[in-house]
Formats: sequence, structure tokens, C-alpha cells
Amino acid sequence: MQEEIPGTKKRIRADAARNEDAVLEAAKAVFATAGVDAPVREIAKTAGVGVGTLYRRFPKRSDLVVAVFKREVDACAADARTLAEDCPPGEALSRWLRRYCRFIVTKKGLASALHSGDPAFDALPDYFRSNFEPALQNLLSAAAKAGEARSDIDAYDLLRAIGNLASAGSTSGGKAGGKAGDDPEHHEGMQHTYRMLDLMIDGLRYGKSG
Amino acid sequence: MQEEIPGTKKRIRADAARNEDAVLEAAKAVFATAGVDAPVREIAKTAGVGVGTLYRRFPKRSDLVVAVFKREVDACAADARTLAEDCPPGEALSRWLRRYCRFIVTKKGLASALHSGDPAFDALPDYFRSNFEPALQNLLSAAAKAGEARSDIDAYDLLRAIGNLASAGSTSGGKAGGKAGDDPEHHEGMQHTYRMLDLMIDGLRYGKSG
DNA sequence: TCAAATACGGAACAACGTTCCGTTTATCAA
DNA sequence: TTGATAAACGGAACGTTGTTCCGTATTTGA
Repeated sequence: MQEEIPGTKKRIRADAARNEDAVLEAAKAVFATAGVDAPVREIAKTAGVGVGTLYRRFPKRSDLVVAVFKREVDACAADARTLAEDCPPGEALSRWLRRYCRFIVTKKGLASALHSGDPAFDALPDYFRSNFEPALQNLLSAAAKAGEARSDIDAYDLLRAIGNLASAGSTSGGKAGGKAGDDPEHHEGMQHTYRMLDLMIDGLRYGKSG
Repeated sequence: MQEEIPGTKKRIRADAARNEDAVLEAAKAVFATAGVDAPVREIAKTAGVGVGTLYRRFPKRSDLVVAVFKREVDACAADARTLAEDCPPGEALSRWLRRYCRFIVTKKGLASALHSGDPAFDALPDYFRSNFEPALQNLLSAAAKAGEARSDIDAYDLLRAIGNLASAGSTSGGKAGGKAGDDPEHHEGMQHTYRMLDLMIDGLRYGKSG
């Protein structure tokens, strides 16, 4: 039985591609305001799409969650490269760590799903690490080479430390508030997290030993 | 507004009491075989009762989960007192620790619910501790006084240690198997857990220092 | 321009938690 | 023992979920 050779597949129809993107964008928005348990119908409506369309691309609800998660990991890791090109090494590092903080805080609802034992999410921790660890490692190395950070810090350790920092600092609960005007960026918890992060960044900078 | 004085309430009807017990017993059995996410209808059917009856006593599904959990905590803690009366102190201690191990293993499905952030379960950790800590403390003290265990072990530390031991040793996953003939008592993981527990008990015994 | 392939939308299904209410049963005074 | 009455019963019915199905609309390639 001759299967389709990968890369030789027929082109995806234009409307299909457009809808897939709309669904992912809508899911990201809905997950952020209503939590990862938000109904599929709501996501479909937000995307301006029928549930059938959504399900053709993401056969299981968890597939959509996974796709959104990966997409945001990708975006955050890509920002590391962008910042590395556009900023001096030290600034690139500290700015990305803030970016990473924001990522963690908005994933609060996912955290419990991740550790719920559902095998659908088994691959996510690896995906997380294999994208973020090299991204941060590059920033750290560049900053160290420029004399703007110490060189004896393990990237993964730092990711975990900041992850704990950020998820402990943000208000608990699965869903993300709901009231109008609660931009997570200006929450007290977020500000506290930023202050703690600054502490770490200072430690990275002034405690440099390599 | 004059409320009912507690203790002066009208007697609970006999059939109601019988059904409440049947529901709790059925829920315990169903949770054990199908996990805490088992449908309410299945529990009602197992209890030989309509869903309406079940819901009158336990208005929320989580109320039933909580009630079953507390009931099993009570039973396990009560066994500590029974063993203390019927066995020499050292044997009472080691037998109860095995009993506690079995309790932990069968609660594997609950663990994730406990930490899911659902406020319905907020009170359970306290209930757990306030029942088990004194129960184990009594066994430990009696054993120490009889020269059959050291006296410098904190009851809660031991509860946590064995809890981690047992939940790490049992096979992962929310639901509890399902195939016939899989008495958890004879699983390899359970046997492993028992061996590790025996190690701890020996440590308690021969390492005595008080 | 048109036929085939592909994708679309939303009605329909099954399973769930929960509510409602007509019927049955236990209780207790007579 | 027997009614009257409060209490409890069972399960149909409701609203919400994830998921499937299929008649219709759109895109594509010649």
C-alpha cells in the first residue's frame, strides 16, 4: 500500500488554512478568559466557524489545547531569537525573562490539566523544555560572553525557578478572573512577580563569575 | 427567626438512613473500580436507588466524593484505635502502617481531584491530617514507651513519607484497572510498596533512640 | 467554465450533572 | 389497627457538554 509521501501532499485549501488559524487564535483568547475547560462551541463561535470545521482539524478537544499550547511556546521561543537580534545581550536576556513570566502566568489553567494524568498531554513537558531550554541557553551564553551575566547558571534550573515564582505569585484558581479591566499585566501579583524576577536578573548580572 | 436546635431534630426516617448508607457503600465500590469520575447514575444503580434519592442527600456530586473520603478516613483512623487495643504496640504500629498504605493506594484517583483547585475539596487535607496525625501519634508513643520504636519521629512526617512512597509505587493513571482478578493487594507495585514500608518499619524499630 | 475534490455549518446524538414532581412509604396520634 | 400527613422515593426531563454526520457551499485544476 503506497502512502502519500510527506511534502508531496496536495496543497491545503486556502479557506481551510484561514479557518485553522482563526480557530487557534480564538481558542487562545477563550482559554485566556474562560479557562481551558471552556466549551468547544464557544471557541467555534468566537472563530466564526461551525463546530464541524473545528473538529475536522482538531479531532479531540485536547488536540486543540495541545495545539494552542505549542503555538504559544513557539511564539515565546521565537521572541527569544528576535530579542537576541534586536537588543544588547543583557537587555535581551532580561526582557525575555519577563516575556517568559507572562507566558507562565497565562498558562495557570493549563498547569492542572498538564498534571492530570491525561495521556493527551504527555508530550507537552518535553515540548516545553526542548524549546525553552536552548532558547534561554542562547540568551544566557550571549550575555555571559558580553560580560553582562554570570556563566554558571543552568538554563533549565532558571526556567523552573522562574516558573515556580510566577505561578506562586499569580492569584490561584483555574479560570482567569472575568471582570472587565483586569489586564493581568497590572495585577498586584504580577507586579510582585516582576519584582522578584528583577531580583533574579540582578543576581544574574552582578553576581557574574565567569 | 427560630432555628431547629441541633440534637432536637426529628428522627431521620429509617429508609432514608438505610439508603444513605447504601449510597455511600456503592460510591466507595464504584469509585474504587471506575474512578472518582464515575457517573452518578452508576452509583445510584449500584445502590439500588434513584438519582433523586442520591441528590437529596448529596446535592452536589462533590458532596458525595467528600463524604466517601471522610468515611474512609474515619474507618482507617478507627482501625488505629482497634489495633492499639488488640495488639502489642509494635505490631499495632506496623499493621496500621500497612493499613494506611492500602488507604493511600486506593485514593490514587482522588489525589488529582484534591489538587485540582476545586473549592469543594478544600477542607479535605485538614480532615486528613487532623484524623491521621493523632491516630499515628498514639501508636508511635505507645510503641516508643514499650521500647519497640524510637521516639524521635514526627507523625506527620511519617504520614507524608509513606504517602509519597505508596502513591509513587502504585501504577499511574486515574482509574483503577478494571480487569478481573486484579486485587490491588497482589499487584507488583503494591508488593514493592510493602517492602519499602517494611524497611521504614525496621528503621523505626531498630534505630530506636529514646 | 465546469466537474471533482475538499471543506463548511450546524442539526443530531450520547452521556453527563442536576432538577422536578407525581407516587409511595414511614411515622404517629387516635 | 387505621388514617392523615410529612417525608422520602424513583426516574423522566432539562440544560450543557464532547463528538459525529451529512447535505450544502466553496475552492481548485484543467
